[in-house]
Amino acid sequence: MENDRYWLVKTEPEAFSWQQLVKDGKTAWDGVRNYLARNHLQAMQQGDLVLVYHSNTGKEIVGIARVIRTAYPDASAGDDPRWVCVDLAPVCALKQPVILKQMKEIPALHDLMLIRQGRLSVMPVSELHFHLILQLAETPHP
DNA sequence: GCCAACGTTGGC
DNA sequence: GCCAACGTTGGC
Repeated sequence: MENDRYWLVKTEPEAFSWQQLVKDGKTAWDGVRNYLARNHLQAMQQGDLVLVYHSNTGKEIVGIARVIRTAYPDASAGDDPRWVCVDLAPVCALKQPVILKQMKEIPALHDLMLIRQGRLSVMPVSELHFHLILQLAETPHP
């Protein structure tokens, strides 16, 4: 997985939104309590680009962030050494949010992990998928 | 509010 | 080590 440069993270905007990330300038992406998602956090490298997805409310990818600090112990996990977080900073908002429904309608995105494994909160995104999503973000919704 | 998908837990 | 029960996530 050393060639993964692109990721997607989910957040419930009621808990922590893209707008909050922009306001704060950076954030510790903590609170992940799933081993697979944790492994993905650990694989992130400085400078990797991260799509930010709003679950529940919106169900859309709203912006791009960048990894500014690689995995370190998640303070929100107390003394539990299993969990880590990374620091993310906003890069830019998508011109048009890319909604889940739209992505589901595109066959080339059917093996995107967001579609295939709905509950995973941190996942790799292939370069192809990443660029496809950026293209969709340039295209106004019908 | 419902439920499918998935992860975790605990009894055996 | 298996699997039923339970909890959580997240789309609908």
